[in-house]
This record gives sequence, C-alpha cells and structure tokens, in this order.
Amino acid sequence: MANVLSVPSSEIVTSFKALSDPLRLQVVELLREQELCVCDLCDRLQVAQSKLSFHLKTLREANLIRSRQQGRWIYYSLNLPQLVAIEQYLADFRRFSPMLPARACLPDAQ
Amino acid sequence: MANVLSVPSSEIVTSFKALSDPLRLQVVELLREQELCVCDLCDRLQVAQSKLSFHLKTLREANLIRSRQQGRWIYYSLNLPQLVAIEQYLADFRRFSPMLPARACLPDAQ
DNA sequence: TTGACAAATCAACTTTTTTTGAAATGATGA
DNA sequence: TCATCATTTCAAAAAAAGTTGATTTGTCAA
Repeated sequence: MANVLSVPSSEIVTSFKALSDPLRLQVVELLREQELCVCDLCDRLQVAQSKLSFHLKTLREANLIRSRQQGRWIYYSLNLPQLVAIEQYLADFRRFSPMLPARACLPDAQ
Repeated sequence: MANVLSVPSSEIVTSFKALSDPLRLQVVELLREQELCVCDLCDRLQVAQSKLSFHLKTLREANLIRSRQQGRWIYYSLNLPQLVAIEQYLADFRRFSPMLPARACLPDAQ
C-alpha cells in the first residue's frame, strides 16, 4: 500500500491551532459581538497586555482576525471568511464521507 | 467594564486542539474514506506505530474517532457527530455575528 | 519638544506537547 | 502452553507553545 497522501492545507491546520486555546477562543467570541481595541479586550479578559498581544498575533497570523489602527488604538475584528472556510472544511466531512464497511485486515485478504 | 465571560466549552477547545496537527488531520482524512486498523494507518502514513498510537489517543479523547477491536486488530473510524458539533459551533459565528460598527474607544466616551 | 498612553516586541523562563525506542499487554493459532 | 503479532504504554529527551516583566515603538495632546 503506502500510497501518497494529500497533506492537509497548512492554512486549515494553522486555524485549528489558533482556535485550540481557551483564551483565544474567548477573544474570538468577544469579537463576534463587535470590533474591540486591545485595551477593551485586556479589560474584559482580565489578562496582561503582553500576553493578550501574543495571542492576538497568533489569531491574526491564522487570518482569523484583522486589525486596524485608529489613533493610538488598534482595533481587532473577526475575519469571518476564514471562519467560514473552516466551517466548509468540516461540512465536507459530513457531506462526502461514505462510511464504507470495515476494511478487512486479514493477512491473506487484500 | 470587566464583565464575566462565557468560557468556551472545553470539549470544543479539545476538538480544535486535536485537529491542529497535520498528522492527526491526515488520519481524520483517511478515516473519512473508511474504517481502518492501526497497521493500515501506519503503512499509509509511513509513521512509527507508537507515534501514531499517541495521536490516535489524542483524537479518541477528543471524541473525534472511535475504536473497536476485532481479533488482534483495532479498527478506527470517524465519529461524525463530533465533527458536526464543531461545524455547528463555527456556523453560529456566520449566522449570528452582527458586525456592529467599531466600538468607540475614547477615554471620555462610554 | 515633551510626557503620557496604547500596543508590540523581546529575552528568560515555565509548561505543555511531541518524539523515540523499549517494554508491557493481550489476542491468536499452533 | 507458547511464540507471534497488533497495539498500547512508559519514561526520557526534544521541541514547541505560553507566560512574564521590562523595553521599545509610535501616536497624540499639551
């Protein structure tokens, strides 16, 4: 056997990784309501600013959030298209998974 | 401000974490086609068996795959309902994100 | 200019996750 | 029972991710 595999898109993996932390998921849930600046997020999440900055960077690099500067503040917002992309990735499993009967794994079968 | 937040369900976080590794995502994609035993997965992914075992455990604990024993072999298959659960979690973002105008973050506003 | 403020960056450190090879477990068939 | 095979478990090492407090960058208003 040992046939070549499609390696999953690293963009998908990166997004899953970004979403796999409770604090980052809280950020995403807060941004779902509205665009917020870092000071707001710090305040609501009760977390040190450099720590938040680290996690915001992770989310931004995964393309899940966007930032824009206005004066001294930097506002973050959800990047919905990327969330939709992951949703679609998962939806394809539901839609196109045949669920065949078990593969026979006997030494002589094959 | 600093109001109390809903902490994201740890089941969701655990699932995202389980999906955030390229090898584990490859496993999931292979199982999408059909139930497979560990030796098959080892062969197709060209990966050491104890390493695969570690990742299978991660996926199983996240409830994303299931195992059943048949003779000497252990067959793994997708647990589609959990994938659907994550898909739904993401779908809610698309459906219920109001995308209000920016929060004004001036010292005097509020 | 200067001082104050928002946010990012950095380096040192801690914690968590992953990898590796060896040993243990458990089912099977001789 | 015994040897074999499939798989898991384990402990040690390596790698990656997260935390912390201090420093830097950049904007604004006085």
